[in-house]
Amino acid sequence: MKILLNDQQVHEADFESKEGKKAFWHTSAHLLAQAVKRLYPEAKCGIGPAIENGFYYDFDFGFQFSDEHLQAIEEKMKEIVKESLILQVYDVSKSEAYAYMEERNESYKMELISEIPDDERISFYKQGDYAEFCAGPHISNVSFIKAVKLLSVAGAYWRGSEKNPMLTRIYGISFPKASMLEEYLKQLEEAKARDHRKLGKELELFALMEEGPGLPFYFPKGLILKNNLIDYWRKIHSREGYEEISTPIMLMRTLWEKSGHWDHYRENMYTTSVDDTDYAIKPMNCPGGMLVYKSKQHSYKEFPMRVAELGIVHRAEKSGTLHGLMRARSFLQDDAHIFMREDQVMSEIQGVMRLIDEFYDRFGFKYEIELSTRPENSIGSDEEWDLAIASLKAAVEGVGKPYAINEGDGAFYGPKLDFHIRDSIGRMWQCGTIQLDFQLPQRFELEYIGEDGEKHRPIMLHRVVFGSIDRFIGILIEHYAGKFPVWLSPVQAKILPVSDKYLEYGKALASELREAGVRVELDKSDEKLGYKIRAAKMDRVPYILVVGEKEMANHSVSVRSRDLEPDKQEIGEMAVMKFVERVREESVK
RNA sequence: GCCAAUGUGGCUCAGGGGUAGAGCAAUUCACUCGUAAUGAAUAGGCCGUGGGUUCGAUUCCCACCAUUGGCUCCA
Repeated sequence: MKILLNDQQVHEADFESKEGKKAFWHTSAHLLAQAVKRLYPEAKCGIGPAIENGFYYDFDFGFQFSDEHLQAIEEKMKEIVKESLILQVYDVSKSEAYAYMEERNESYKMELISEIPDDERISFYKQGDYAEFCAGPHISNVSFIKAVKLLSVAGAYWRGSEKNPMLTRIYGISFPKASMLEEYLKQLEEAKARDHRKLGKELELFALMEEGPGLPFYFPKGLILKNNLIDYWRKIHSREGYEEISTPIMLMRTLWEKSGHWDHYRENMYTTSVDDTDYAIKPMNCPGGMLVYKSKQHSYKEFPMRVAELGIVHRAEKSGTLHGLMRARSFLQDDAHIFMREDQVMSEIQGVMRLIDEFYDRFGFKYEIELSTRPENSIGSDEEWDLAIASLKAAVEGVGKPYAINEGDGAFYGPKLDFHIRDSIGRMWQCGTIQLDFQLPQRFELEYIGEDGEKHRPIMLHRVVFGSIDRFIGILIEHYAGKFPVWLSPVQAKILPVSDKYLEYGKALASELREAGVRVELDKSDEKLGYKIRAAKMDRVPYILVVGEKEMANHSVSVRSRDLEPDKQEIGEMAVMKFVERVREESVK
């Protein structure tokens, strides 16, 4: 042990910077391992990095891990912090590093070290009695970690492979101040309160039942939401020159063999047989779309041909992956296939990108773009893949949007541009995607007659904007915390008669508003006004309409808006027709 | 699929080897009420499913199913 590398220190004051946080959390991860080793010397360490929010560390405990253990480790961490251990960094040869880990029976660390080139020096970070090889950087003293909380325990495969043993991963978060931890935990709780599964139940939007894991049921209010999204989608797509088709939900196995899905995706397809013929429920809409294309002859004059399909697809996702509407086994895809000539590729891709931008912007979503390249198990030639990737790259660079490259994550038939939206607790979900596909047109021998009178093969792209409309609804629920904008709200206004005496007026008003196109509900309960207000608030209804003596006399409503706090209510009497206009205005916004 | 936890009235949860309890919701009655919970009464449960242990299981054990948190996967 030689020197303390001052240039790699990051102090508490740097917690605001990204690197500073990373160093802080990375040291916290080491602290976690240190606590574990003090309590359970037999436990073996895997790896423990800083992540976007906090840190984790993987351990092989060799015994059944419980919440009590987690508590004990957290307490031990707090104890160690008080020791004010200084971080020391030094480097050793590979063999020394290996010997150090071997002595401590750290087999996972030994495996990692053995893969490092022989002549490389390996840096170690040491805090008191604990040292581990690590590239750093770290903070200079563990005492900066004033607040630490271990959040959860989960299984995680060693080195991320299903074939390896499963280690126990402990997730934690830490801060230089206790108040920051409190703030963070509060945020977590708020995010939890927006969970689409919880709100979906409370607001009677949808449900998942034991009888159909991953297969969502929609209640009347949820379907209003869904249908509104679909109406909006149809309006914009029609404007953009898309035509809509519908293809069967189930088709013969031979079709899936032809498309390549049978070879590449069979485990995830639901199958059945009818009259000794095998069928599969569609996991994607494209093969059906191919048959529609082939059902007649096409000319270059029809191009670009934008053919959309709102198709329900089913995918047999592994049980452990299901997550409410975000990851389901059946969902409605807002698919479209665009058939075109090579010289139309760029403008079509950019057209879809603009469309996606318009959609997401309408909901106020920020998104990130990823370009996914050729995966291992793919079909097609290198030239086709190179050309397709180059086209997507040129298109995305042409519109000047930032993007990340996701190597090897493309579809088996082509590369794709993915559009990711963040949910309320920071998880990213893929929604839109644009995929270039040279394979299906070949496999299905798609053709068009060109200017030269000869047959040519069209280029095709797949694209979705919502992706899964169901997933999009899940994200919307969390994004708005159930307070949907007026145009989406299942119930736009709730009428609250001050007492039973005004129930009749309430009924008449409800019909009047309904006829005017307002989605309205009447509270018929025999409760006090305060109670009804509270109930309407909890329903997240945009407008609460109180009606009593005055309103009945004036043919008016007293409007109370959902969004304001109790002390700053926007309450005002308004003529019924004026209120209708207001709702209409907000509905087309 | 893997690791771990959980599963008790419509919802949120307490309980615990002798066949269950609260709050909210529901229903009924009284009150007729002006901007975040009026009061009273009633009804509602095969304690996830199937086995086992036991005189007796909702409680203990095993398996399965579902859910939750992650991991792997997401064409």
